[in-house]
Amino acid sequence: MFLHYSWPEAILHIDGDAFFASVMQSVNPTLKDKPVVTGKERGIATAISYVAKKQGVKRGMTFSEIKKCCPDCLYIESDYDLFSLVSKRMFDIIRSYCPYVEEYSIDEGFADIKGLRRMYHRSYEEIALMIKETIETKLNLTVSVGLSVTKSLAKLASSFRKPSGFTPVRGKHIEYLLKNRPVQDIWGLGPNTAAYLRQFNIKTALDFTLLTQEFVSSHLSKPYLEIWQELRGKKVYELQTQNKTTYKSISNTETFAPPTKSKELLWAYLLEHVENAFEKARTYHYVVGSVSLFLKTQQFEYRQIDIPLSVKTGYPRLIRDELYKGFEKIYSPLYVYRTTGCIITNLGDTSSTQVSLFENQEKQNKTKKLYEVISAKEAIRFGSSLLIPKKKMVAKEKPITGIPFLSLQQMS
DNA sequence: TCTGGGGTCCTAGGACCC
DNA sequence: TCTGGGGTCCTAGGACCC
Repeated sequence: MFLHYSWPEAILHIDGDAFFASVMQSVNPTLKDKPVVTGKERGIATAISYVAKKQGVKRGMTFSEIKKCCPDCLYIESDYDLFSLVSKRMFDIIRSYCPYVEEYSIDEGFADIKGLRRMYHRSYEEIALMIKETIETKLNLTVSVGLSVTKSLAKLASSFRKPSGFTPVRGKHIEYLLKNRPVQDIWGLGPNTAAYLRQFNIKTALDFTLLTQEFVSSHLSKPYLEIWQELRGKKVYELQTQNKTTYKSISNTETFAPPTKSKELLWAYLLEHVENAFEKARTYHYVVGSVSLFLKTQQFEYRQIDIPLSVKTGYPRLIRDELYKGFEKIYSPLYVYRTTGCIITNLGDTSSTQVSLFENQEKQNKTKKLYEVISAKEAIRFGSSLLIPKKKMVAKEKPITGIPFLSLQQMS
């Protein structure tokens, strides 16, 4: 039932082991072989070194919880610039062996090494090991590597042995890979689908893969049929070798402590998120067609409102009043809120901006200029953002220094 | 995993049209 | 004016990923 011709495709999945923690250890040798967690800035474990994992530390644990199971654990602040730099070096190394590389996330990627055996005079297994060892030597950290005939199988394979594992899975070995793996381990199959499948007594990846196509098509949606095919050795997913330059949506959210009822403060946070999201949109030359604001209560209930904009714009100051009306619809003084957020969608090209006949062109231009000027000074904030406690401001931002808030009336 | 922040894709169902 | 069938577009919400 599974493929028997060994390597119709040769796809690598390379996964950094406890990546953030390993990066910190690689630049600071005194941390090597110690229980280390990153996330000190938030007080919650983000990445956990293998020594700490062995002692029972899990993602999301607070430091007081960690102390109980791992008293000598070391807490490190995350350095995202450093993580990005090491990530880039990892992908540069992979690309130096093979041109078809997908940067799936900061710590994982795929490489299509099909056809490279002749060039290197090596088997696929040997090529995979060569890349793995180069990364580990040059970056002073470990990766786990899976080699198989589809992305889904390669990803499952890389998690078979960790850390620093190498797991090649050719056609005839697929069954061994899938046997005894819970369905939740399958990439793209989450807890909801796992619970659904359990009703049919489908518990392992092999159970799932041995289902008939009819069953999968009639009981599950399209992505699951694709996963089913991938696990049977039929390549469905291509590598995405182009780096991300486009977005369907951009979001900016924050959970704050302590939670609050204050309408003014919540509005200030929301404006902050709106500004951040729009700023990112502008750097990618987008104008925004729709803004969603949401509040999350202390009981984890969502209140969300979607606000379609009559004209796409890159400058939120122009739509402040519309946003406030939306905010008032979702805000209730009866709740305490823990999170605010903004998601902007319906993104369009800056060049395609339509200026409505009813919009004041001059006002638009003035706003644009204003943003250009203030943006250059890194202080593009609405006036009410001043309500947000200083320590909560994003690090790169400087305090607002006397730039007066201009209302739309004043500007036009 | 008692819960952070940033994304993507798919589907059902309503609105609208002929 | 009513009824019916069929197509397309859009959106809300769910599920999943790191």
